[in-house]
Amino acid sequence: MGTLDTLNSLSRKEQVIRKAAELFRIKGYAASSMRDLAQMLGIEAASLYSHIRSKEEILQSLCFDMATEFRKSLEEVEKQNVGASEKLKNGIIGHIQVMAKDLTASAVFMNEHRHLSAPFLRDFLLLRINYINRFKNIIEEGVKTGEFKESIDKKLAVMTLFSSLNWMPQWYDPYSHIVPADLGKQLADMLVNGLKKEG
Amino acid sequence: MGTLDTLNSLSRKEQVIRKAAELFRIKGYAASSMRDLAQMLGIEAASLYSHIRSKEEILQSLCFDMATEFRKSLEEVEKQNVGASEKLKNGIIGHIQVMAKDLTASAVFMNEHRHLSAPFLRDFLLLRINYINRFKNIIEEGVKTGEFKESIDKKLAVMTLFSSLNWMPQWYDPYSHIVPADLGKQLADMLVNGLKKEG
DNA sequence: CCTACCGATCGGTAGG
DNA sequence: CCTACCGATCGGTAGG
Repeated sequence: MGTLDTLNSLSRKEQVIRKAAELFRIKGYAASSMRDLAQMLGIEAASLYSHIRSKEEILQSLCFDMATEFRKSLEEVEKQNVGASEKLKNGIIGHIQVMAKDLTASAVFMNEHRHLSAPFLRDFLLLRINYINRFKNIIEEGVKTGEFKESIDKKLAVMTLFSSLNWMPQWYDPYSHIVPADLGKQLADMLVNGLKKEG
Repeated sequence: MGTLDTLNSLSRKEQVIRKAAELFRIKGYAASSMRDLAQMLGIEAASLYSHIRSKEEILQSLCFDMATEFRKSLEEVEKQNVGASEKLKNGIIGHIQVMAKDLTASAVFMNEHRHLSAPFLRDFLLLRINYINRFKNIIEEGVKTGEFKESIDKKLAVMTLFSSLNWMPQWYDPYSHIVPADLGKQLADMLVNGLKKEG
């Protein structure tokens, strides 16, 4: 019974967080009220605080859980003993698959993390810069081994990559015929080979 | 005197809007209060309403003024009698130059437009889809003439392009050595030719 | 999970 | 551009 209560309580907390993600995605964190969220769940605003400590705690869960998934995905790719363009491709596919598993949380992760308060915002940004740098390392590796052009601007390349990746939740249609892995492949191909014929 | 009053009044309104853009960029529109804005200008919150009608009117100015600049830039490029990859490159350079002229307003345009109310939000989104479609036409033209691969996903290509373009205000350092036109050239080159050597 | 409620803050107006 | 102020709404707590 104690166990069941705990399980139910956890599960209800998850429900609250998932509904909150939908709300934050549509209206933005700052414009979303706890009364909005309560209404979506069919309860009173005050009742939310049985499950969560504060509005920001929800945002923290969403942002750091996604960050963990991204990190795990990249660590798998880094272990692979393949060339830089293959590694970059797999990193891109992994990132897109993590996003596709929860497009709503991904959009919140991207657009609302700035509303984290200290020290969470700082921690979050450190995780992000670390992640970006690890992709930059893959690109630099590719330049060293001669797979990629020496003339490319590595900062520009990695920023372009992340811009493309991170906006995907805003336009990707989960009901379209294209699966996340294929989307990742195409995106990687476009970035590596370009639009031009005979690339 | 009447003329001078009007000029001063216009200029003060511009100051209010520019300060508001800075505030909205940092805190987001919803989390920015009129009292914050007033403090930045050294006046009382109520005094703002001598210059603007409402908080949202400021957002409308920022979003639609930027949209106009983007449209004008693209219209110039469309007149050019050049190939698709050259036209795409010039469109990218133009877009980046418009953003670079006012990075603050560009960031607000990108991240805060969703807080526009009806019917402004709808009008804004229509302008945006039109702009995107005109870039898509350039890409389709390039596929037809054989400049670009037939295998590319045009929607993905144009979305990747806009993701890259629109995130530029978030990481571009206006005090860096790289000028906007060169940044545009490099971005266009990366997209058209890719990262791979012998592209 | 609810009722009842709190202090703080919001965008905006009246009147000068 | 200011003082004085309004009704609405905010995140959150007490106590059950």
